[in-house]
Amino acid sequence: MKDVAGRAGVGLKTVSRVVNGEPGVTLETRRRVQEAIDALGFRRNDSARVLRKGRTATVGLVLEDLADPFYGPLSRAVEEVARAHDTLLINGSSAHDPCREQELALALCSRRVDGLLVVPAGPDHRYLEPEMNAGIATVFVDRPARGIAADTVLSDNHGGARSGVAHLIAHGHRRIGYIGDLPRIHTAAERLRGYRTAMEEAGLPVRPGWVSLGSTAPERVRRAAEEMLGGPDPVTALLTGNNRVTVTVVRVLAEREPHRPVALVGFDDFELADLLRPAVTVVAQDAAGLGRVAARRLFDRLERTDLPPAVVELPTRLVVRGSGELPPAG
Amino acid sequence: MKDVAGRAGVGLKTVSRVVNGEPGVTLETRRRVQEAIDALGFRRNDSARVLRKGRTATVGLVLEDLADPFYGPLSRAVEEVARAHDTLLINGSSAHDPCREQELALALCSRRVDGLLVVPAGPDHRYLEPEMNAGIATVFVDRPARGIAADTVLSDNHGGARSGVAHLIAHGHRRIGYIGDLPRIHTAAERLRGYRTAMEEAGLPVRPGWVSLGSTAPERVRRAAEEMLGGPDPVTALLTGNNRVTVTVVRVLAEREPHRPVALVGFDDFELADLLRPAVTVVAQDAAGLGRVAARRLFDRLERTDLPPAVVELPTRLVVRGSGELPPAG
DNA sequence: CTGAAAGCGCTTACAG
DNA sequence: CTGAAAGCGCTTACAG
Repeated sequence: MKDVAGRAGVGLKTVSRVVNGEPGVTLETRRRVQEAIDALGFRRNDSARVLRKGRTATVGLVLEDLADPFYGPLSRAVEEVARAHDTLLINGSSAHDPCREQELALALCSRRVDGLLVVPAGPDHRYLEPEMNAGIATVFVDRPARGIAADTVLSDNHGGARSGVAHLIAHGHRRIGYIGDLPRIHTAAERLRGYRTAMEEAGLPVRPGWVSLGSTAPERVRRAAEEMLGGPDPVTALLTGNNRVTVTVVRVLAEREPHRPVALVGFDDFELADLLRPAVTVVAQDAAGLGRVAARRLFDRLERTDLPPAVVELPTRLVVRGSGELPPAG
Repeated sequence: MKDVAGRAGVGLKTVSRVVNGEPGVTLETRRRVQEAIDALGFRRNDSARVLRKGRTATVGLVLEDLADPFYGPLSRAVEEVARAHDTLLINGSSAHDPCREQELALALCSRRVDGLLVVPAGPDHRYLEPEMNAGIATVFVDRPARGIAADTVLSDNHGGARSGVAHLIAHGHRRIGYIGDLPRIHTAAERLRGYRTAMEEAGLPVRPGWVSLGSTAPERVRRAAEEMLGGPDPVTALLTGNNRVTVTVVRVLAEREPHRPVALVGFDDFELADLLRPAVTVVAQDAAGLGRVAARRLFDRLERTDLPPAVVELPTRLVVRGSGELPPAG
């Protein structure tokens, strides 16, 4: 910038004015400065700008896995909102690891992102309290923060799971299993609660072998499904706790082809669910909505720091396609 | 930092040493500084650090659409490599728009990312030349840059498409169609070339109605598929140009159920391809490999700026599942 | 082992 | 309309 000023024979501030399109520069001066900029190939260094202005025009998004299709629409929605605010998005995965979540979130805070969108992997978020007090707007998405009060945008996990199981019950099932994510994950626990609510409301017992929580690694899910279907107390229908689980269970069911069909309702919609045979009935979340609402809240908070923390819950939608309407076998 | 120094009764440089874990501080001093840091809730401001050091420890990744499943594994692979280099990832989508690509890439350069990974959407990348000369390492992924010499990591699009079509020919097809992305997109053009090569090698003609290039919007693809299958000169097999096209074509074929089956080979693998009926034979790209190799090259270049630009081509793999082995109808 | 001074490249708050 | 000075919060290059 100094070089540009020198070459154009003007002061630093005038260059700054031209670069930022501020008024108060004669056309002639502006032209001379622009010429120097082009000749020198000058580009403003935003790092310096940021240091002075305070705002980085950057927000961070911490999620579990960039490659999980659930986060695709969510990320895209966040990006669209950020873009409307001329803000860039730093994207990172915790890989389901609480330590990595914290490491990433704090690294983003050190970069002085204006705001932080976090899909929590960890059990405790007090580590973010000083950062939030220091002015980094923070919104939790898909799962609530633990140990601190903060803006949160969730799906109606309890209601969704409950309606999915009620749907199976309405189609005659009484022996229904639930395979979900790790119990420490809020969504998994809430969906389990929804499952239990629906069973209870129908006066149905839940046998111990009918609930299996754990990692969504295919081997673990496969084993859980096979035990539930092949054990002494087999279920006739399943609720799967998220799209990773559903995909594996669909595989297991396809391999059992010659056996009696098992009804299935999956939590989370997924591409091609409608083309499988049977097509998969799901409790669909509004993944893009989660991202959009959370990002909007983040930018609202950036403008009004005194907003009290709020929790928003987005509805889910039962999408009937076939697998959830299979009658109980036997 | 000044406050910390004041409270601990030491100089700025000593605080800096403690914060960065540099040697040359007595245990006692270190303890006093650490205490002040904790009491004041101090966190180093990386913007200032960056301004001084030159490197931002950030790389940018410009792709087409965060929600396209093809980019999931690619992004994740880039992130893993970046993480190994203690580097953060700024992720953005061009939404297939050349202007947005340029806008995004230049914004990232203004932020002084250390490096840039670009999946080009635009027809001309000379706009990046000054940035690259100014020291921003740049690697193009999935498609080559236009108008400049730069590191590039590609799939073997020509060879992959050729092998896919040869596979269909080997199964008796002579009337084969190709539905692909916009012709200005390098991968689409290369895959078309592979299709033509295979047809020519088998001595088969390519009728005008058998090739359809254009947007991957479902309506466009649907129309193209219906015309090719229902016209006066119908094909018995199809090569689809990427996963977006394949998914729509699978839908069209499923709706035609009662008709004679049409053979299909899709470019790009996709989740659940094995569970469709028929399961979908694909030419699989190594999406994670593209990201990994490109990111590694980027960090190599960060260390040795004098590397000559190189083009790497990753092999594809034909995954035989059923849809590509259907015999020609009629 | 420790610290004072200069500077990274901008913007802010003024003054002319 | 234009510009000189100070400062954002660090690190670098020295000196003690």
